[in-house]
Amino acid sequence: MKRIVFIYGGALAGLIALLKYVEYRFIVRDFSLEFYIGIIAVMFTGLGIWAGRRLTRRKVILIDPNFALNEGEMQRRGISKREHEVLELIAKGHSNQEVADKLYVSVNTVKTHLSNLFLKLDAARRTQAIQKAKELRLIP
Amino acid sequence: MKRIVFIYGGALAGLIALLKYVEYRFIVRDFSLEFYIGIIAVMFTGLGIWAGRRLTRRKVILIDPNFALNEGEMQRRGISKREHEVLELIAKGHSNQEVADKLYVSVNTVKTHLSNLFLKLDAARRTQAIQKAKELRLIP
DNA sequence: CAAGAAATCATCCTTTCGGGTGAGGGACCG
DNA sequence: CGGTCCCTCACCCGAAAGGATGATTTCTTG
Repeated sequence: MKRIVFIYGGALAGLIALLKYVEYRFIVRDFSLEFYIGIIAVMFTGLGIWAGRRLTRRKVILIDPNFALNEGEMQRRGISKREHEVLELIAKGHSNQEVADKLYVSVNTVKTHLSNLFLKLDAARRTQAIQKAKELRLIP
Repeated sequence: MKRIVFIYGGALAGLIALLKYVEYRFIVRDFSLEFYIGIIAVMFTGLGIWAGRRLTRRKVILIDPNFALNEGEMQRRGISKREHEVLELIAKGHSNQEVADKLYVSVNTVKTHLSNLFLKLDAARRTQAIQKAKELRLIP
């Protein structure tokens, strides 16, 4: 993190020094200002891409900001909101009891929701349901 | 993708136009060239970060031809080839018995591999192991 | 208001998972 | 050759998950 700041600052300083150096031929050769601006813009866009990747790299990929729920498939299979909530939680690796605690309901309720989900998703196991739900883009 | 090119080009063109416009007071007020360079650098670094994030954003998670196994994490956690195979099959939603059949071993063997995996992945359940393995890029 | 869908909970029962432990055979390495 | 890993398998036991069924309550919708 700090190194990125240093590299960035260094790049900035180096660039300005470089510009100072070429300022003479800048006048003589009559390169347009726009040309220099363009070079700088491209360089720092590249630097930005690099820095951006470095800064946002280590994040967990599964939390996809681009995830869009497939509402059509939800309705087609008749999956209710509550069932979807349960689905999301078990996909995160929670047990039935943990899901029950998080949703403030009994384990039996969670099991009922899950049973219904298995039917609606043609799944025999929770892992299969998760896999299918991901394919159908019902969960990220 | 194309829109990004347009936005980038537009930003470049707009900036140059802006510079042209302020060129007069640039001379009058005697702002240093370095100051402008700095502004441009910062702006395009930001643009680069934005563009980089947009360009490298992952699209589909499951059908990912770009999946690259995180070998480092494999070795770090001491996960063997056979354990990894089991992990992959489990993630596809198979039961222990099904995995055993596919790998031509007994259920007990699969269970042993799984137990070891749970330790190595700090997981208590198969669903949790799958979730962690995906985060660590051990499975697609 | 009646019908139906959702959500809730329960009980009984079977299957699957997971933890613990032990153990034998094969491969690799110093 | 002995040590270490990996793969294999087995047995036991308790916990979790899953199937089947029935019931109550709330909420929506015709």
